Amino acid sequence: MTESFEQLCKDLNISPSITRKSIFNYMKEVEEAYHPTVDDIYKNVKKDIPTLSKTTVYNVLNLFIEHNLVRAIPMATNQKQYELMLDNHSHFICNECHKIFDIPHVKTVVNEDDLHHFQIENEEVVLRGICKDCLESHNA
Amino acid sequence: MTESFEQLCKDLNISPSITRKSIFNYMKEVEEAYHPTVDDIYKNVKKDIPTLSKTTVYNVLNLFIEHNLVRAIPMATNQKQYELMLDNHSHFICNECHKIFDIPHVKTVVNEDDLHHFQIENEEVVLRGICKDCLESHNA
DNA sequence: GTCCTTGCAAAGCGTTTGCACAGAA
DNA sequence: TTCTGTGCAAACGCTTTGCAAGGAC
Repeated sequence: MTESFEQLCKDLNISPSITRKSIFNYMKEVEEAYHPTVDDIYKNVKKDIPTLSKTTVYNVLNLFIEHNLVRAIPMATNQKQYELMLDNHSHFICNECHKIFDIPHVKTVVNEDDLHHFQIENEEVVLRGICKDCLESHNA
Repeated sequence: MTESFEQLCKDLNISPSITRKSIFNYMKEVEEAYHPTVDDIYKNVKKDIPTLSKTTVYNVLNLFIEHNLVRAIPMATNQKQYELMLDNHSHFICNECHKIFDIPHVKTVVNEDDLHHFQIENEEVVLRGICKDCLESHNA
Protein backbone atom coordinates (compact mmCIF):
# COMPACT_ATOMS: atom_id res chain seq x y z
CA MET A 1 0.00 0.00 0.00
CA THR A 2 1.97 2.98 -1.25
CA GLU A 3 -1.00 5.12 -2.15
CA SER A 4 -0.87 8.70 -0.92
CA PHE A 5 -3.29 9.91 1.71
CA GLU A 6 -4.78 12.25 -0.87
CA GLN A 7 -5.44 9.39 -3.26
CA LEU A 8 -6.89 7.33 -0.43
CA CYS A 9 -9.29 10.14 0.42
CA LYS A 10 -10.30 10.49 -3.19
CA ASP A 11 -11.08 6.78 -3.29
CA LEU A 12 -13.14 7.06 -0.13
CA ASN A 13 -14.77 10.30 -1.22
CA ILE A 14 -13.78 12.29 1.87
CA SER A 15 -11.84 15.51 1.96
CA PRO A 16 -8.16 15.28 2.93
CA SER A 17 -7.99 17.89 5.67
CA ILE A 18 -4.74 18.67 7.46
CA THR A 19 -6.08 17.19 10.68
CA ARG A 20 -7.13 13.96 9.02
CA LYS A 21 -3.83 13.70 7.27
CA SER A 22 -1.87 14.22 10.49
CA ILE A 23 -3.87 11.56 12.31
CA PHE A 24 -3.45 9.16 9.42
CA ASN A 25 0.29 9.85 9.25
CA TYR A 26 0.73 9.29 12.96
CA MET A 27 -1.09 5.99 12.75
CA LYS A 28 0.98 5.00 9.76
CA GLU A 29 4.17 5.96 11.57
CA VAL A 30 3.47 3.83 14.62
CA GLU A 31 1.63 0.98 12.96
CA GLU A 32 4.58 -1.40 13.23
CA ALA A 33 5.27 -0.45 16.82
CA TYR A 34 1.94 -0.33 18.58
CA HIS A 35 -1.78 0.31 18.40
CA PRO A 36 -2.49 3.78 19.73
CA THR A 37 -5.37 4.80 21.96
CA VAL A 38 -7.31 8.01 21.38
CA ASP A 39 -5.10 9.58 24.01
CA ASP A 40 -1.90 8.54 22.27
CA ILE A 41 -3.14 10.01 19.02
CA TYR A 42 -4.38 13.17 20.69
CA LYS A 43 -1.13 13.85 22.56
CA ASN A 44 1.12 13.19 19.59
CA VAL A 45 -0.80 14.89 16.82
CA LYS A 46 -1.35 17.88 19.14
CA LYS A 47 2.39 18.54 18.84
CA ASP A 48 1.83 19.47 15.21
CA ILE A 49 -1.67 20.88 15.57
CA PRO A 50 -1.82 22.61 18.97
CA THR A 51 -5.51 23.46 18.63
CA LEU A 52 -6.47 19.80 18.20
CA SER A 53 -9.29 18.57 20.40
CA LYS A 54 -10.09 15.07 21.50
CA THR A 55 -13.52 15.38 19.93
CA THR A 56 -11.85 15.80 16.57
CA VAL A 57 -9.74 12.72 17.14
CA TYR A 58 -12.93 10.78 17.80
CA ASN A 59 -14.63 12.36 14.81
CA VAL A 60 -11.79 11.50 12.47
CA LEU A 61 -11.36 7.97 13.78
CA ASN A 62 -15.05 7.26 13.46
CA LEU A 63 -15.00 8.62 9.95
CA PHE A 64 -12.06 6.38 9.11
CA ILE A 65 -13.82 3.42 10.67
CA GLU A 66 -16.94 4.04 8.60
CA HIS A 67 -14.76 3.92 5.51
CA ASN A 68 -12.93 0.79 6.62
CA LEU A 69 -9.62 2.58 6.76
CA VAL A 70 -9.24 2.03 10.50
CA ARG A 71 -10.35 -0.65 12.90
CA ALA A 72 -11.09 -0.24 16.62
CA ILE A 73 -9.89 -3.02 18.88
CA PRO A 74 -12.06 -3.22 22.02
CA MET A 75 -9.82 -3.95 24.99
CA ALA A 76 -10.36 -5.41 28.43
CA THR A 77 -9.27 -2.04 29.82
CA ASN A 78 -12.23 -0.23 28.23
CA GLN A 79 -9.82 1.94 26.32
CA LYS A 80 -10.04 1.08 22.66
CA GLN A 81 -6.95 0.84 20.51
CA TYR A 82 -6.94 1.73 16.85
CA GLU A 83 -5.07 0.45 13.84
CA LEU A 84 -4.95 1.06 10.12
CA MET A 85 -6.48 -1.69 8.04
CA LEU A 86 -3.98 -1.52 5.23
CA ASP A 87 -2.85 -5.11 5.40
CA ASN A 88 -3.95 -8.41 6.77
CA HIS A 89 -2.36 -9.69 9.94
CA SER A 90 -3.20 -11.40 13.20
CA HIS A 91 -2.64 -10.42 16.81
CA PHE A 92 -0.83 -11.81 19.79
CA ILE A 93 -1.93 -10.28 23.10
CA CYS A 94 0.21 -10.78 26.18
CA ASN A 95 -1.73 -11.93 29.22
CA GLU A 96 0.71 -10.16 31.54
CA CYS A 97 1.61 -6.81 30.03
CA HIS A 98 -1.45 -6.66 27.73
CA LYS A 99 0.58 -5.45 24.78
CA ILE A 100 -0.74 -6.27 21.33
CA PHE A 101 1.77 -7.65 18.85
CA ASP A 102 1.12 -7.89 15.15
CA ILE A 103 2.04 -11.30 13.84
CA PRO A 104 1.88 -12.67 10.31
CA HIS A 105 -1.59 -13.68 9.25
CA VAL A 106 -2.72 -16.92 10.90
CA LYS A 107 -4.85 -19.04 8.62
CA THR A 108 -7.97 -20.75 9.87
CA VAL A 109 -9.62 -23.99 8.93
CA VAL A 110 -13.31 -23.22 8.74
CA ASN A 111 -15.70 -26.11 8.43
CA GLU A 112 -18.18 -24.74 5.91
CA ASP A 113 -20.86 -27.17 7.02
CA ASP A 114 -20.96 -25.49 10.41
CA LEU A 115 -21.54 -22.10 8.87
CA HIS A 116 -23.85 -22.40 5.93
CA HIS A 117 -26.22 -19.92 7.53
CA PHE A 118 -23.65 -17.17 7.81
CA GLN A 119 -22.05 -14.99 5.21
CA ILE A 120 -18.45 -14.59 6.34
CA GLU A 121 -16.82 -11.27 5.51
CA ASN A 122 -13.62 -11.52 7.46
CA GLU A 123 -11.90 -13.47 10.18
CA GLU A 124 -9.70 -12.48 13.07
CA VAL A 125 -7.29 -14.63 14.99
CA VAL A 126 -6.05 -13.58 18.38
CA LEU A 127 -3.42 -15.68 20.10
CA ARG A 128 -2.85 -15.10 23.79
CA GLY A 129 -0.01 -16.05 26.06
CA ILE A 130 3.19 -14.60 27.45
CA CYS A 131 5.34 -12.34 25.30
CA LYS A 132 9.10 -12.54 25.00
CA ASP A 133 9.75 -9.61 27.33
CA CYS A 134 7.57 -10.98 30.11
CA LEU A 135 9.10 -14.44 29.74
CA GLU A 136 12.55 -12.91 30.11
CA SER A 137 11.62 -10.90 33.16
CA HIS A 138 10.52 -14.17 34.79
CA ASN A 139 14.07 -15.43 34.56
CA ALA A 140 15.62 -12.18 35.71
CA MET B 1 -18.33 -30.46 32.41
CA THR B 2 -20.96 -31.86 34.73
CA GLU B 3 -19.31 -30.76 37.94
CA SER B 4 -21.58 -29.06 40.46
CA PHE B 5 -21.14 -25.40 41.27
CA GLU B 6 -20.17 -26.39 44.80
CA GLN B 7 -17.42 -28.64 43.54
CA LEU B 8 -16.26 -25.95 41.14
CA CYS B 9 -15.99 -23.50 44.02
CA LYS B 10 -14.07 -26.01 46.10
CA ASP B 11 -11.64 -26.45 43.23
CA LEU B 12 -11.24 -22.69 42.91
CA ASN B 13 -11.09 -22.17 46.66
CA ILE B 14 -13.94 -19.66 46.80
CA SER B 15 -17.08 -19.89 48.86
CA PRO B 16 -20.27 -20.92 47.03
CA SER B 17 -22.63 -18.16 48.15
CA ILE B 18 -26.23 -18.09 46.98
CA THR B 19 -25.58 -14.99 44.91
CA ARG B 20 -22.60 -16.51 43.17
CA LYS B 21 -24.52 -19.67 42.49
CA SER B 22 -27.47 -17.79 41.02
CA ILE B 23 -25.23 -15.80 38.73
CA PHE B 24 -23.40 -18.93 37.66
CA ASN B 25 -26.65 -20.76 37.04
CA TYR B 26 -28.05 -17.93 34.97
CA MET B 27 -24.93 -17.88 32.84
CA LYS B 28 -25.06 -21.64 32.46
CA GLU B 29 -28.73 -21.46 31.50
CA VAL B 30 -28.22 -18.95 28.71
CA GLU B 31 -24.81 -20.02 27.53
CA GLU B 32 -26.12 -21.70 24.39
CA ALA B 33 -28.39 -18.80 23.57
CA TYR B 34 -26.38 -15.64 24.11
CA HIS B 35 -23.65 -13.87 25.99
CA PRO B 36 -25.21 -11.71 28.67
CA THR B 37 -24.18 -8.21 29.63
CA VAL B 38 -23.95 -7.13 33.26
CA ASP B 39 -27.40 -5.67 32.83
CA ASP B 40 -28.86 -8.92 31.53
CA ILE B 41 -27.43 -10.77 34.49
CA TYR B 42 -28.56 -8.13 36.94
CA LYS B 43 -32.13 -8.00 35.69
CA ASN B 44 -32.58 -11.75 35.53
CA VAL B 45 -30.89 -12.82 38.74
CA LYS B 46 -32.71 -10.01 40.54
CA LYS B 47 -35.92 -11.96 39.96
CA ASP B 48 -34.63 -14.59 42.37
CA ILE B 49 -32.65 -12.27 44.63
CA PRO B 50 -34.55 -8.99 44.79
CA THR B 51 -31.89 -7.29 46.90
CA LEU B 52 -29.20 -7.90 44.30
CA SER B 53 -27.13 -4.89 43.32
CA LYS B 54 -25.17 -4.26 40.17
CA THR B 55 -22.02 -3.85 42.22
CA THR B 56 -22.38 -7.42 43.34
CA VAL B 57 -22.78 -8.60 39.78
CA TYR B 58 -19.52 -6.84 38.93
CA ASN B 59 -17.86 -8.24 42.05
CA VAL B 60 -18.89 -11.78 41.28
CA LEU B 61 -18.00 -11.59 37.60
CA ASN B 62 -14.59 -10.18 38.37
CA LEU B 63 -14.04 -12.92 40.92
CA PHE B 64 -15.02 -15.53 38.33
CA ILE B 65 -12.73 -13.92 35.78
CA GLU B 66 -9.80 -14.01 38.18
CA HIS B 67 -10.39 -17.73 38.55
CA ASN B 68 -10.77 -18.30 34.81
CA LEU B 69 -14.33 -19.45 35.17
CA VAL B 70 -15.69 -16.59 33.09
CA ARG B 71 -14.38 -14.55 30.22
CA ALA B 72 -15.27 -10.95 29.37
CA ILE B 73 -15.69 -10.16 25.71
CA PRO B 74 -14.93 -6.48 25.04
CA MET B 75 -17.41 -5.16 22.51
CA ALA B 76 -17.47 -2.25 20.11
CA THR B 77 -20.43 -0.92 22.09
CA ASN B 78 -18.37 -0.50 25.26
CA GLN B 79 -20.69 -2.88 27.02
CA LYS B 80 -18.85 -6.08 27.78
CA GLN B 81 -20.48 -9.45 27.36
CA TYR B 82 -19.64 -12.39 29.56
CA GLU B 83 -19.47 -16.11 29.01
CA LEU B 84 -18.54 -19.20 30.95
CA MET B 85 -15.27 -20.76 29.93
CA LEU B 86 -16.39 -24.34 30.27
CA ASP B 87 -15.70 -25.42 26.74
CA ASN B 88 -13.78 -24.43 23.68
CA HIS B 89 -15.57 -22.72 20.84
CA SER B 90 -15.21 -19.86 18.39
CA HIS B 91 -17.37 -16.84 17.70
CA PHE B 92 -19.22 -15.38 14.78
CA ILE B 93 -20.18 -11.72 15.22
CA CYS B 94 -22.75 -10.17 12.93
CA ASN B 95 -21.67 -6.85 11.45
CA GLU B 96 -25.26 -5.66 11.28
CA CYS B 97 -27.06 -6.76 14.44
CA HIS B 98 -23.85 -7.27 16.46
CA LYS B 99 -25.05 -10.54 17.93
CA ILE B 100 -22.42 -13.04 18.95
CA PHE B 101 -22.97 -16.63 17.84
CA ASP B 102 -21.04 -19.55 19.23
CA ILE B 103 -19.75 -21.76 16.47
CA PRO B 104 -17.79 -24.99 16.67
CA HIS B 105 -14.13 -24.46 17.37
CA VAL B 106 -12.27 -23.15 14.32
CA LYS B 107 -8.77 -24.52 14.05
CA THR B 108 -5.85 -22.32 13.15
CA VAL B 109 -2.65 -22.98 11.26
CA VAL B 110 0.06 -21.28 13.26
CA ASN B 111 3.47 -20.98 11.68
CA GLU B 112 5.70 -21.75 14.63
CA ASP B 113 8.65 -20.00 13.05
CA ASP B 114 6.83 -16.69 13.28
CA LEU B 115 6.19 -17.12 16.97
CA HIS B 116 9.21 -18.65 18.62
CA HIS B 117 9.44 -15.65 20.95
CA PHE B 118 5.96 -16.10 22.34
CA GLN B 119 4.52 -18.68 24.65
CA ILE B 120 1.02 -19.32 23.34
CA GLU B 121 -1.59 -20.16 25.96
CA ASN B 122 -4.75 -19.98 23.92
CA GLU B 123 -6.17 -18.81 20.65
CA GLU B 124 -9.39 -17.14 19.69
CA VAL B 125 -11.00 -17.04 16.31
CA VAL B 126 -13.66 -14.48 15.53
CA LEU B 127 -15.41 -14.62 12.19
CA ARG B 128 -17.41 -11.60 11.12
CA GLY B 129 -20.07 -11.17 8.50
CA ILE B 130 -23.82 -11.19 8.16
CA CYS B 131 -25.91 -13.62 10.17
CA LYS B 132 -28.78 -15.67 8.86
CA ASP B 133 -31.47 -13.41 10.31
CA CYS B 134 -30.00 -10.26 8.82
CA LEU B 135 -29.53 -11.95 5.45
CA GLU B 136 -33.17 -12.96 5.47
CA SER B 137 -34.41 -9.51 6.39
CA HIS B 138 -32.55 -8.20 3.34
CA ASN B 139 -34.80 -10.29 1.14
CA ALA B 140 -37.95 -9.40 2.99
C1' DG C 1 -14.26 -11.07 68.05
C1' DT C 2 -12.50 -11.33 62.73
C1' DC C 3 -13.23 -12.12 58.00
C1' DC C 4 -16.01 -12.14 54.04
C1' DT C 5 -20.05 -10.92 51.21
C1' DT C 6 -23.20 -7.61 49.83
C1' DG C 7 -25.06 -3.03 48.43
C1' DC C 8 -25.70 1.93 48.32
C1' DA C 9 -23.84 6.14 46.68
C1' DA C 10 -20.41 8.53 44.57
C1' DA C 11 -16.61 8.97 41.70
C1' DG C 12 -14.01 7.86 37.57
C1' DC C 13 -13.25 7.77 32.91
C1' DG C 14 -13.77 6.78 27.93
C1' DT C 15 -16.88 8.27 24.53
C1' DT C 16 -20.69 10.79 22.39
C1' DT C 17 -23.66 14.74 21.73
C1' DG C 18 -25.19 19.64 21.29
C1' DC C 19 -24.04 23.53 19.51
C1' DA C 20 -21.47 27.31 17.78
C1' DC C 21 -17.80 29.23 15.12
C1' DA C 22 -14.77 29.46 11.19
C1' DG C 23 -13.30 28.41 6.71
C1' DA C 24 -14.11 26.45 2.07
C1' DA C 25 -16.85 26.10 -2.08
C1' DT D 1 -24.92 31.50 1.25
C1' DT D 2 -24.53 26.74 2.25
C1' DC D 3 -21.86 22.91 3.59
C1' DT D 4 -18.11 20.90 6.07
C1' DG D 5 -14.57 20.51 9.61
C1' DT D 6 -13.29 21.63 14.15
C1' DG D 7 -13.58 22.28 19.22
C1' DC D 8 -15.46 23.50 23.73
C1' DA D 9 -18.46 21.99 27.31
C1' DA D 10 -21.75 19.10 28.92
C1' DA D 11 -23.99 14.82 29.03
C1' DC D 12 -23.98 9.88 28.92
C1' DG D 13 -23.15 5.23 30.31
C1' DC D 14 -20.38 1.46 31.86
C1' DT D 15 -17.43 0.25 35.53
C1' DT D 16 -14.88 0.86 39.80
C1' DT D 17 -14.20 2.54 44.46
C1' DG D 18 -15.20 3.88 49.34
C1' DC D 19 -17.35 2.55 52.94
C1' DA D 20 -20.71 0.65 56.02
C1' DA D 21 -23.94 -2.96 57.44
C1' DG D 22 -24.97 -7.67 58.02
C1' DG D 23 -23.79 -12.56 58.23
C1' DA D 24 -20.69 -16.63 58.69
C1' DC D 25 -17.33 -18.84 61.41
